[in-house]
Amino acid sequence: MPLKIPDVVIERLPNYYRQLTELRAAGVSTVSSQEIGEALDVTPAQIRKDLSYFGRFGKQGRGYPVDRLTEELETILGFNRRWRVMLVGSGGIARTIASLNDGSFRPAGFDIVRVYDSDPARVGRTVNGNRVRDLARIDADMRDDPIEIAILATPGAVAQELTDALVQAGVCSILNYTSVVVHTPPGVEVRHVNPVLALQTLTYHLANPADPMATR
Amino acid sequence: MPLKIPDVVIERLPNYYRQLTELRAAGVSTVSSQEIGEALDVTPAQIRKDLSYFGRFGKQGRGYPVDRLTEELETILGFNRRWRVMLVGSGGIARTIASLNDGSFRPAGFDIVRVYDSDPARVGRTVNGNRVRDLARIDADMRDDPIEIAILATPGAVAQELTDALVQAGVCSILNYTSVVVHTPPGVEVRHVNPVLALQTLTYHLANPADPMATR
DNA sequence: CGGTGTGAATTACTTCACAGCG
DNA sequence: CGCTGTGAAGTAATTCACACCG
Repeated sequence: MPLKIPDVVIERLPNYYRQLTELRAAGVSTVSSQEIGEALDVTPAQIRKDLSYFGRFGKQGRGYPVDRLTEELETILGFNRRWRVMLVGSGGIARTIASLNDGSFRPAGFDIVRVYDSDPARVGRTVNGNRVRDLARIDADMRDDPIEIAILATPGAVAQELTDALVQAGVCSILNYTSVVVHTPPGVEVRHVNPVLALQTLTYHLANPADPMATR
Repeated sequence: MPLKIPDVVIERLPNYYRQLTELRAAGVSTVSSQEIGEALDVTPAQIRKDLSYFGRFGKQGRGYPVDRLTEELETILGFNRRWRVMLVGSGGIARTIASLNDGSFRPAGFDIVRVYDSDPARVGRTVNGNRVRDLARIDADMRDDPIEIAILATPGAVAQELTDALVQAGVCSILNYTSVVVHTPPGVEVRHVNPVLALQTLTYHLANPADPMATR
């Protein structure tokens, strides 16, 4: 199990998890890779192989016990606890993200508990109930009360320097909402989220219509 | 050139494009794959191979002309025109997305020009300046004035049925903000955007600390 | 039987390495 | 020379196919 697990596998697990919670809510007690696959548009073999990285949770001839597998995934993914998150930035995008705190983040186990900005003019304002703190104070704050996860939602121009400050202060996971690629030392995980990028890959297909009979 | 181009390639192009616009703004006239690669954390060979799917834009010994390449990518990705988008849903997530219209979507070439909801109680309200229309009327609206792209931002429970209605009405690209996987016939492109998913892959690494000396 | 778990085969993607050109 | 464009080599991810077990 301390085998290196491909990132693509990790990215699929939350989907499996969500499907399982739905099945559990519906009172289903056992499910086959076939059935999960149909719901999520993934091949059964892929699901079995993905899960096999973590253990042998299925029963031959029956399938996977929904309860057990749900709990295993909770442990694997860290959903069995809550995660505190800091938001870096207090402008438009940041406020938009902060508004997810009630609707999407909190129910999923994430709590935005601090908001920072590097612009003194913004420090002291309020974003979704959080007083905006001065980013210059992050080192001290992290010593008092560390937070592992930061959401970076600033103008792209300052993204790299703020990332450096975050890493310096000990943040090890960054969700990057800016459109620039930030560089971090090994061990610091960064994920890019950019709704515009997703739209942009759609327009490619619209602008370059139908490679003949797109099979899939 | 009508060769099948891998999706991963398409997903990287918008990044190249953004980097190029920055270089152009900075007055740089020529750039090597090496330099782009350093900025974006991508190997030079990858950039050259990606671009070679679309043509031969570089000059040996010099690199790529920034202006020319920027324009080529604009054409390839469809950034040389504006795209009208409909928003399906008028609840919390939808309002959050609508608020991106001014800050992120519009400057990137996307305009949210219609908002739909299937709940009659919500029809007639206003979301970011758009009157909410009845989704039942979408077929007629599409005949009058077609829109290719829909952003789906509803509760997961109704995502599939609304997708069916969108496809039926002729929408061929869907940006899916719900957490459920929707099924569409071939030829209809769907992209998933889910900020919670991205956070969830981060917690995996936090919950399963450091596979020994993560090299990369 | 029916469905998992998994090596082996296949396919997809990335990187190498070098010929060729400005 | 320096850097692109690209077949060839190498890696990574997916799918196959079947032994095995409840």
